[in-house]
Amino acid sequence: MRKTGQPTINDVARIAGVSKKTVSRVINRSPLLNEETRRKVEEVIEGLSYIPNPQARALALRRNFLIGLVHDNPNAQTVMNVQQGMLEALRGTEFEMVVRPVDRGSATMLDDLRHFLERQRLFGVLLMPPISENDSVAKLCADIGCRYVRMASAPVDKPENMVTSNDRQAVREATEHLIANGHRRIGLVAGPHGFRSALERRLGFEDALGDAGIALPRSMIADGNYTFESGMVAAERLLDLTPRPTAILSCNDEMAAGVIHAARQRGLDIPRDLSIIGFDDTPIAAHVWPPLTTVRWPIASMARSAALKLIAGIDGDERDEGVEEPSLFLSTLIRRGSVSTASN
Amino acid sequence: MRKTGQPTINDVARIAGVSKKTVSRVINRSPLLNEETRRKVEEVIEGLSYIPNPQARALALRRNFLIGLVHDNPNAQTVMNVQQGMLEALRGTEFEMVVRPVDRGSATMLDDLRHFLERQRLFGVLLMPPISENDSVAKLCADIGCRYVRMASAPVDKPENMVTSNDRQAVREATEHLIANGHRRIGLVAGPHGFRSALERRLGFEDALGDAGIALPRSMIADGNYTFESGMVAAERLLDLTPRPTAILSCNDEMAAGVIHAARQRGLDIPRDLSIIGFDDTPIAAHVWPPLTTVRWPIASMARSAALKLIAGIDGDERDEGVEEPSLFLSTLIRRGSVSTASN
DNA sequence: TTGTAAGCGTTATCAC
DNA sequence: GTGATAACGCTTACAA
Repeated sequence: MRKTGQPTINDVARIAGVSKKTVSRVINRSPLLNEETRRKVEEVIEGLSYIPNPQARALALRRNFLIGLVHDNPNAQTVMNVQQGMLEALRGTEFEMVVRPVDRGSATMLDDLRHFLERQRLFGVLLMPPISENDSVAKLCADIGCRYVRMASAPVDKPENMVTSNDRQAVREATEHLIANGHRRIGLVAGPHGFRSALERRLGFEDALGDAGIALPRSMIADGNYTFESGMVAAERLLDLTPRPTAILSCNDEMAAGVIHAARQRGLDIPRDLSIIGFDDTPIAAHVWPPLTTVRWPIASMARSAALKLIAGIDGDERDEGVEEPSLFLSTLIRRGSVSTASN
Repeated sequence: MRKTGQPTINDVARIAGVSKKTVSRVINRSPLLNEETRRKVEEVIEGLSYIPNPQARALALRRNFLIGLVHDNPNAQTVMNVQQGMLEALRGTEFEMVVRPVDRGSATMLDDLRHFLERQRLFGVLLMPPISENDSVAKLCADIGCRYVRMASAPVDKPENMVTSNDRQAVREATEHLIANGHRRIGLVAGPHGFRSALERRLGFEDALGDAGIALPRSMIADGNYTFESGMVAAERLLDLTPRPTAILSCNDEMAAGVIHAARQRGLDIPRDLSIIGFDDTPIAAHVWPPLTTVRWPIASMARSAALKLIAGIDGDERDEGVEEPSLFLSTLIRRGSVSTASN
């Protein structure tokens, strides 16, 4: 008799013998509700396997049950890890994930994003690095009244809007590992300017060298942009130095793979002639030869936590109520085969 | 004075001095409309920069302006390429992409998917391989009345619901390339059972060997599951053979990288001691050493085309009207450094 | 604690 | 061609 197979709130109300508002109260877990009424309605809901229509809710609430993933990250694996983490958090909830890549360079990026957010009336968005480091984007969200959580390598916002990793400390420790292995001439393949992660990682590198009293000539830092190719190019430069560095720390795995590539082209043996450390611990790290010693960046967990933060206290399930989602995620060194003792 | 900043259809109607239904007609490009009325309304729309509220439309039309990407593909790069292709097609339209990973193994997969599709009332879904090869999923979509397009390695549905690649022919040609280079003992790292792509690629391999009159002992085919690790394991098996194959064709790049890894561990030089061909042409192919000769699979273009097919004739923009989206996408051999003449 | 009436911003029906 | 009026399925006042 329904045109569409789905039962509506009216069906539930009619069968339960209450008003639709009461059903609505049950759905929304209104506290002022007779326990018996609630049970009765819940039974009918169960029996009908009724599910509130998200479109109608969205219209009435002026808010969609959609979580946006806004990103401009070039690394496929990283984006996928984030999506996976988000979806894990969203599983079993009424929320869905809609993906929105943006072009950091575009002049209309902010306007595009505003239109997107306003039109779709997203419940909230998760901002991935590096776009998450853009304060105007966060401000835009705030202005529009769209919840947001930023994933970044340093606290760039209020804790409730942040999920952070300790890149600086992690790279410091990775560098110390190199130093402990006798390396003194250590090159850095840095990340792109304007990326907070790149800055933090470079600072960690400098921290460690500074503490060890090792001078760091500017020539030992080569710029990259997180791509394989840029890693190759940076490595060329570093390996042209005399004396050559005995170790290279790369600010991500992609570039580290490029470093390996470049080193191999010169007939260098890794790790005998050159030790290498990466960052991220994407699958590529385990798959290159030799397997890459790298820093594991818990990006999926960060995304999961960020998504939970976004929907905290909203989800019908009370399991998370009051539980503060952790905001700081620790990266740790994964030792594999690309580091050995300095031979000279 | 609006509570929310956005102008509504009522504002447009009032200012244009027409009824909201007329505005609605303009929006939906109703053919029976006085040209002058239309122009007038369009001016007001322009002036107000009015945008129809998707939530309200979704409720009234019982259909959301969301395109789903349903996938269970383990390869991050492939999924990202598909997302990128889809989004390219959706850019500038009113559609958004919502991503839905499914678990092929799960007993409740079909039910979960049904609930998802029914609740969200998606406009349509794009089915990625390998889940796209599952006929029950397609049938589910059809039953629910949800448009769908399947991406697959063979025509498994009506043309309007398909976007196809010619994997069989492409692998045949790749194998012929090996044969032309003097290889006779060629191993195959096959894809997982139940994947149509795996079947098609294996068939192409067999076609080529058969045509060349080369016998194919069962031992020359090793099973993999499209992961790096499975490629390594399969290569171990193949390289244990006596005499050893002089070439290995791997049904995707990930596994080919695993083959390279395994070969290197045995001290084999590639391509001198072993020629290798992959499939996909993901970035990994260009980044391994030596750069991998592989078959380029135009997955992003396929996804773009699939998405266009999904929204064909709906998008306000007429540019696509009547233009049949191509359904067959040709894969081609990319020659890089992992193949050389057979030495023995 | 529960119900009634009035939206939310569109589209569909059916007159005019 | 165009416009009242009633959906669409839910929520928020405001009563009771």
